[in-house]
Amino acid sequence: MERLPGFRDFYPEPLPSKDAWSADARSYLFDQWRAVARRYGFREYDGPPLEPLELYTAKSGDEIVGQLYNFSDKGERAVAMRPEMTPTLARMIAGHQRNYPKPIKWFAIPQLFRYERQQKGRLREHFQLNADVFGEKDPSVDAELIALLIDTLRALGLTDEDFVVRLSSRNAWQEFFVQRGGTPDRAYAFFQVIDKLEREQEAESARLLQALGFALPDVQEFIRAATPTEELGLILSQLSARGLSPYVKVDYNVIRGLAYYTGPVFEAFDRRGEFRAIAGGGRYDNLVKVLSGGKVDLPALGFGMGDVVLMELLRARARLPEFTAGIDVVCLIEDEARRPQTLRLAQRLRDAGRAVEFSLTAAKPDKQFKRALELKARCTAQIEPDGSVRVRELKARDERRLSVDEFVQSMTQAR
RNA sequence: GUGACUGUAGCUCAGCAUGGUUAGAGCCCCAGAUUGUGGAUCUGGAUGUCGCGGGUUCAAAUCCCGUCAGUCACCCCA
Repeated sequence: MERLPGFRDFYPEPLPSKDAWSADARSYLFDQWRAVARRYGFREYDGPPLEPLELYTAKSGDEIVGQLYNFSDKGERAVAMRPEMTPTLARMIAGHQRNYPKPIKWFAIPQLFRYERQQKGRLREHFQLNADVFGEKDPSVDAELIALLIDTLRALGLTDEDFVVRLSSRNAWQEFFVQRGGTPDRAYAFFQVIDKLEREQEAESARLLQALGFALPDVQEFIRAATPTEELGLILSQLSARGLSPYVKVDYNVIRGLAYYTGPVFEAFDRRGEFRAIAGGGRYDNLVKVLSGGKVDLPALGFGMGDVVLMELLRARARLPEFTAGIDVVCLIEDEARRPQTLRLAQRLRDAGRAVEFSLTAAKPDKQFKRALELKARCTAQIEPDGSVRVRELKARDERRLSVDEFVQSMTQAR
């Protein structure tokens, strides 16, 4: 039986093949994500992976169904695997925001789905760190959120030589647009052209801009100058005060494809430009109001950081730690007559919180020892004929003899 | 949805152009021996619908068509 296309199996290390996904690395990534989010006072939430199709079609239109992993369930309900967390989150916030003091700072690590042909950095399923803040308009929150994004990547061993956050603002472009006589009906088309500027041929962009009443050199000069708006200036200064300046730069090329962004927007990229965006986000002050049918009006902002691109980057830059089984003690059973005593010892060590392994069947001593080495265990313990324990520290190549009680005691303290 | 390239053992691959005994190697895994203790060495063993289906042929891993899957790019990007 094969996997469904675009889905992944996660194996324990060592990995069976070069392109296999590591369950250990995934746990490591999630642990780091959670740890940093909590340092910033974010609380974890979650929602259903399967939602009514209308949750996504209601505000985005039917055309997105083509990209959704959707189907009819046995109750003939039109359902979709969640492609993003924001609608679910907006529902949760709209329903119960009054129970939480503002600002509400929440994060989640949902598995998200889409129905598309897979390519590099883009599968049919991925995990994403989502961090959002509700109920605060001040740009210092934007700075806080961007700082969280930066620190998350730093916690994974990435430096300012590996990545940069490109900071931009919908407001800056809106101002540019209005100042040059742009009319609201053309705003969307204009943003689309700006969004594609880096990928599209210059001549084509120039043509499209001209049709909208703009000049490409004017747009290029605006991007080149990269003059921060007042709110971007505040965000930059607060990041600077944290010592995070090297990780961020104003870059008006970034505009984000989504229609609902309203203020500062940002994307994190690897410096060498080998990968897709690592993370992206921004302000969406109107979305909660729209999704709640006008009942709740809360300013909001957030970002998403996917595991696929990030893992590719961490692998390419060799920033992932070595993963082992994390075994503390391998009990060696030289003589099967001492297996009961050894089981007793193993049980006591496990009760003390240590990870313990031993051969479940009779095996030659050297084979057991080799297994301990393969497991990269911290030490081996062997019950001797006189009832004492012979302990060998594998790394230090140190050997000592002590009583079972002493050994268990030392392993308890070592925590 | 479109296009290009790829698909042989658990893994990495050879064999395919020019069809021809029983499809190979290394690694991994398992067993035994040896070494008298730091992942060594030796011997043996297991695992293949040659992605799948059809066609051409006396004969297909090899040639042709289709299909599925993978990789990459496009479209799109939450």
